[in-house]
Amino acid sequence: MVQTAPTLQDVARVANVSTATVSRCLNTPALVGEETRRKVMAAVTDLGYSPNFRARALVSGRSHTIGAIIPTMENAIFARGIQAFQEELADHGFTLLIASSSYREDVEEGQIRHLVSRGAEALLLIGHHRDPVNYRFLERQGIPALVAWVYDPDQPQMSIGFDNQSAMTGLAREVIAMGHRRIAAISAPRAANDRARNRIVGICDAMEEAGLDPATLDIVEAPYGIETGAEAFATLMTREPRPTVVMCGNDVLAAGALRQATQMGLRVPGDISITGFDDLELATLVEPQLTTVHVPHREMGRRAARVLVAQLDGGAADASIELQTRLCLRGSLAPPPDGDGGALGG
Amino acid sequence: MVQTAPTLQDVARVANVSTATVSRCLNTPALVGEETRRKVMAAVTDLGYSPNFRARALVSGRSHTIGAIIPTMENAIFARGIQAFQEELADHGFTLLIASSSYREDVEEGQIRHLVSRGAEALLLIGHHRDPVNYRFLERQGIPALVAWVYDPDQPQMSIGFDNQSAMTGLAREVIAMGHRRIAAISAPRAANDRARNRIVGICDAMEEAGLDPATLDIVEAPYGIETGAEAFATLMTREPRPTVVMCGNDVLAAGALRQATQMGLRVPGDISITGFDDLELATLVEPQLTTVHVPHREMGRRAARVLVAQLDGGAADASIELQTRLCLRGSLAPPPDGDGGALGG
DNA sequence: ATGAAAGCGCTAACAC
DNA sequence: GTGTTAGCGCTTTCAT
Repeated sequence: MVQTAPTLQDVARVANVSTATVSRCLNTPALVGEETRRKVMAAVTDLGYSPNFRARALVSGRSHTIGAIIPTMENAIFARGIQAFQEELADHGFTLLIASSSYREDVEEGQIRHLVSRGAEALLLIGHHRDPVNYRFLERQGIPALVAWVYDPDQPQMSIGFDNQSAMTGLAREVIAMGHRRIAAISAPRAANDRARNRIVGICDAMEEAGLDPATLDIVEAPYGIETGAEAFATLMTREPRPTVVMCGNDVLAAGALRQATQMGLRVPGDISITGFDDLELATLVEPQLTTVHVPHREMGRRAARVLVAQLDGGAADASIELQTRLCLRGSLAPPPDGDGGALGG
Repeated sequence: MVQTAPTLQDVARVANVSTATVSRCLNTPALVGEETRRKVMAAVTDLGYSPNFRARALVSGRSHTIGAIIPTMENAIFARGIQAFQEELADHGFTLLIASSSYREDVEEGQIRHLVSRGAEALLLIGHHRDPVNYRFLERQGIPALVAWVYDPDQPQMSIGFDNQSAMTGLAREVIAMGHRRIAAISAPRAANDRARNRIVGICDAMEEAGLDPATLDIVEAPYGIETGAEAFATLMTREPRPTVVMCGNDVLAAGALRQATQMGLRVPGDISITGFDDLELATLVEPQLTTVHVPHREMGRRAARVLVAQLDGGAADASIELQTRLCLRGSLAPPPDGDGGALGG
C-alpha cells in the first residue's frame, strides 16, 4: 500500500544514464546535452519523481529551512507577522518550520533544540527573555537567531522590532495630558515576557515624568484573550477609587475590557477610557474604536526574513533594526469625567 | 566564524567509543553499559551535541514531519485550527512544516511538491478543490493527505470538517423564517474555493425550499478582509430594490459589512440584517453581535492531527470525519423593516 | 556490551 | 557531456 517514492537511481535507470547526470539535469541543466535532458525529464515526470531534500541537505549542508517559535498562532499579532515572514522566506527559496510555545519557557527551550535538529539553519524568536544557555547552544551550533517583536540594541542578540517601552510611554503621555491621574493597566503575564514588562515600565516612565507616583499604577495581569481581558476589567472596576482609564497591553485585552465595560453599563469614553496596543483590525471594528499603538507587523516579518536570509547567504552580520510605531488616537480615549481628574486622596 | 555543529563522530571521539555506541546511547540506552553511557552523555553535553535529524531521517526513512498548506495564516479561522493541529502534532513527536498559498492554486501546487521534498510524511490541505494530478502525485509518493475545513464523503480523499452547504442552509432558513425575501450575499471568490461555493449553494437550497427563486440571490464576491467586506456591502446597497439582509461567507466580511452599514447611517438590524460564518471572537465584539455559524476549529485541528498520525503509525485508513456546526443567533439578524417582507416587484 | 562496516538518496570533484 | 566515486551524519546488521 505505502509506495516507496522513486529515487534518483530509479530515474537514472529508466533514463539509462548515471545518477550524476540526473542530478545535473535537475540542478544545472545547462551542463547537460539537449537530448539527454529530454530523456531524463521524461523519466522524472513519468515516475513522479521528487527530489529528497533531506539527502540533498545532508550532502550540501544546507537545508534552506528556517525555524520560528512563536508563543501562539492564535494571536493575530503573530499570525500577521509570521505570514509575511513566510512569504518573504518562500520568495528566497526557504521553507518555514514552525512551532508554538504556548508562552511557556520550558516548551520553547525544547523547541529550539528540536528545530535545530530538524535542520533549521536559522531561528526567529520572539522577545529577548530566555535562558542564556539557549543562546550559547545556538552559537555553538552556528545557528543565527533573530529576536523579533522587540528592539533592544543593548542585548547581545540581533533584534528587529520596536521599543515597547517608549512606545507605551508615548501613549501614556497622551493619556496623562488629557487629565487622567488614576491609571490602571491590564497586562499580559510579565514573568517570561519582556514585551509586556517593558510596556508597563513605559507607563511608569510617563507617570514619573508627569510627577505621578508610578506605585499608584494598578496592574492586573491577564493571559491573552477576550474573556480574560473582560474579567481583568471587572476586577479593576471594584477598586476604590476607581481608575479613570485602563491601559491594556494589547488590543485583544482592550477589546475584552471594552465589551465588559459596555456590559456593566459604563460608557466609553464617557465614564472610562480604554487603550490598546498593536492596532489590529479589531481596533477599528469595535465601538468606540480603540486608541492604540500601531505596530508594523508585516514589515517586521518581511524584514526579519530578509535579515536571516542575508545572514545565511552572505554572513552579513546585520545590526539590530528598529521599526517605528505610531500612535492611533481614536474614540476610546477622552478626558476623564467632569472634574474627575482623579487626583489621589481628593 | 560559523561553527560547524558537532557530529556523532565528534562525540564518539571525545568519549572514546564507536559511533555505533553513541547512537545506541541516544536511542536505546538500555543496551549500553552503565559506565560507557555516562562517558558518552558527558561528551554529549560537553559538546552541545544535537542529533542531525536529516541524517537520521535519511537512514530511518521517517522524518516525523507533517506539512500543512493553508490559504493564509492571517485568517483567524485557519490560525485557530492550525494552532491546535500543531499542538497535537507536537504531543505525538511530530513537527509542523507550514506554507501558505495566498489562496492561489498554482502556488499551492508548488508547495505540495516542496513540502513532500522537504520530507513531509503527510499533508494537511484545505478544501477539496485542486487539480487531480496533485492527488495522484501524493499517492505515488505514498503521502497520505487529509482535506480539512470540509466534509464530503463523496470525494475520494479523506476529509475532516463540516458540511458547509447544509450549515449555511440552516442559517438561511432562519433568515427566511424571519420574513426576509430580498437576500444578498457577500462571498469569498468561489473559483478555487469549494467552501465558499457550497455556502452559496446552501443559501439557494433554503430559498428553493421556501419557494423563492435562487436566481434572485444577489451575490458579490470579495477577497477575505474587512475593507473588502465593507466595499462589497456598499455595492449591494446601491441595488434596487435593496436587500433586507446580507449574508456573508465569513465573519470578517460580515464585520466589514457591519462597519460600512454603521458608516452609511444604516441601523443593524433595524434597517438591514447581516449574518456571518465561523463564529470568531470578533463576532461577539462588534455591536450588534453577529448572527453566525459556529465552527469547531480547534477540534478540527486536533482531530486532523490525530488522524494523520494514526495513519502514519498504524496505516489505519480512517474514514472521513464530520464535525457539527451550530447556529448562533445574535443581534445582527432580525425581521425586515415594517411590512417590508421584500416581496419582489411589490 | 561494543566495534566495524554497509548503506539511506543525493551532490561534487574528478576522470574520461 | 557524462560516468565514477567518495562521502554528508546517522542507524543497523553482523561480528567479536
